[in-house]
Amino acid sequence: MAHGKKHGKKEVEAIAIRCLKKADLRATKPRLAVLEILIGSHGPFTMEELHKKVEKDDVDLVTVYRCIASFQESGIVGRCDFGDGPVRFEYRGEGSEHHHHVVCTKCRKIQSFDYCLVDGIEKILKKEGYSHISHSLEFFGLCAKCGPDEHSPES
Amino acid sequence: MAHGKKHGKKEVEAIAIRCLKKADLRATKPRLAVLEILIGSHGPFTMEELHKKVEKDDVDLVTVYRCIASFQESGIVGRCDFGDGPVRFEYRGEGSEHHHHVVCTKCRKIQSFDYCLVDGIEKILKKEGYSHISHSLEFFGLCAKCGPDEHSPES
DNA sequence: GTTCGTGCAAATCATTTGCAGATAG
DNA sequence: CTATCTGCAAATGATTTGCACGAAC
Repeated sequence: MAHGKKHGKKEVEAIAIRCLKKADLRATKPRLAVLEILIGSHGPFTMEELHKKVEKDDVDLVTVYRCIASFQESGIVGRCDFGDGPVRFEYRGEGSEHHHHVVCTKCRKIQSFDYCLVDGIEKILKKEGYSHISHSLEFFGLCAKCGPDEHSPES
Repeated sequence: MAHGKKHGKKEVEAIAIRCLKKADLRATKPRLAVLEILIGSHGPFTMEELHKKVEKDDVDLVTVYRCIASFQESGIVGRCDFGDGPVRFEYRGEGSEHHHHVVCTKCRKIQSFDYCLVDGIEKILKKEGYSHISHSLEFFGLCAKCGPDEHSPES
């Protein structure tokens, strides 16, 4: 479920560059390194995990934090908190598919899920053998008072 | 939307004691203090906020952390991460109503929401004047491999 | 009386900030 | 060339742990 289509190395790079350009962010080596991992691999990843994957390119952990912060502001990545350890991030830019996750409360396995209808999903999860199911759903948006302006890039 | 019914002080205390008994937790003064706030007031609250409200009763911040941890294990409280600052917790025991939240991405106002159907909600939010809406939905449960056992107390 | 919970101090882990030098456009 | 990034060091903030004392059942 929710397989990101496999992209070639060149293609991933091209997508990454387009994403950065679209977001008005300079295409630096660290940003490309981090973003290409997010686009090319299954996530979501913690800051540490991302850092592990890019430190061979001499990218500092702090830089990973800053890259992710700028990606978040542009909506290129989304944040996932599974209630254990550190927060995770996953690619949500061009070509990504809207999905959610199921986290096993014991082994912490993370599975992706295409469907997006709460009750329906829980029924499906039960059929798949999940038990003790709960979910968390939060909405974010600009309230009427704060008005529609240059903030978060979704609609 | 999603008003918790107002409870009297005595009633809150009784509910709190029942919750603790049901969860096999000793009814200590700090636990009652924290739990009564969660039951009686609108949340969700951060650890600091809860501590502020109970430090007059000489409850230590560390104890608040430990209370919440035990409440979480018993499903008495649920965890909410709104992506800004620290995580928040809200009462989900006896008498509480299933709901979700809308967080303004600018002023950070938190509103509760009774409805629980993703697309429908976003339409309603738009009618209420929200824009740039996004949401996060995660599921938790025991996967088939981990089997149904004495873990998290939901079904 | 045991077992479980608490306070306090201190450790650990996650995240942010300041600043001088490097680099993309 | 100039504004934007980056690395490194150090600060801050959140959460956890160790241990001896105190309280619930």
